[in-house]
Amino acid sequence: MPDPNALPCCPPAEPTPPLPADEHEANVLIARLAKAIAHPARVAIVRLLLRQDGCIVGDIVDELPLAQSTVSQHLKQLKEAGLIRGDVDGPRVCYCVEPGAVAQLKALVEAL
Amino acid sequence: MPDPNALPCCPPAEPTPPLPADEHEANVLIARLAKAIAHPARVAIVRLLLRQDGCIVGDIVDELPLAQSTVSQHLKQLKEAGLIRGDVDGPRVCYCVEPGAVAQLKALVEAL
DNA sequence: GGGATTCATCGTAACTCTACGATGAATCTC
DNA sequence: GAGATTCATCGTAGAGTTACGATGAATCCC
Repeated sequence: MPDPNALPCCPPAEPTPPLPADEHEANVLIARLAKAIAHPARVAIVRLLLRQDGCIVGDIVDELPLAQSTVSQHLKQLKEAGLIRGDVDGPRVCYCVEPGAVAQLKALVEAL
Repeated sequence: MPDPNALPCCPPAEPTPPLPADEHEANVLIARLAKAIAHPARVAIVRLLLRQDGCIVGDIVDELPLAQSTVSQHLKQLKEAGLIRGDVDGPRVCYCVEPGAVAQLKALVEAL
């Protein structure tokens, strides 16, 4: 039975996505993922989400020296890159990392 | 005695630089390195340099579907991020990766 | 020296990023 | 329902990115 206290995101853990065989495809993918963490605030967000396994937007805003709208924009970029997901929980949104995407990033950088 | 056929760059291999202890410093550093590879062309350049252990600009230009001036700009960005270095060899410039910076990038991403 | 080669830099155009405040949609609480 | 809370989106300003051709500096070859 599922934990009723769990945050409403960060689901079961999906299968790790495969790395592209084609080198150019790999270059495009690694560039996209690297771009997602090419700003200190977004790195901080990813770390925060990894630490607490999911997080409400308000808490993220409190941790960063940025306006709420700016944080929301960074979250959007991370989401569009596939690094995080956001699940709506009533008036709140719970963000969490996509473990597969992080694993992909690590594997691609390691394979450089 | 040094190999007389060696390209005039990619020197002895420097000591691996330490990772920042402060988390914010680490975030800034990883963001800077990630930004350097946040474009497919720059990823391709880094791969090329890693493969052949140093490379003349002309050869890089030949490998990429970009104008010479554009490639030069990408090289500049990589150099400013500390990921590569360029040694002048007469009218040519020999670029090669900074192994320490690549190691730093891998370690920082792995430690996410 | 004269001409060719090699690469960086300049100038420019279109686009993207980063930041903010203001507004708006959705939901909760009373 | 009324008001408060939470977050995304819009509008905007300034800075940065990406691309190109043109120009320029340094070097090599004859």
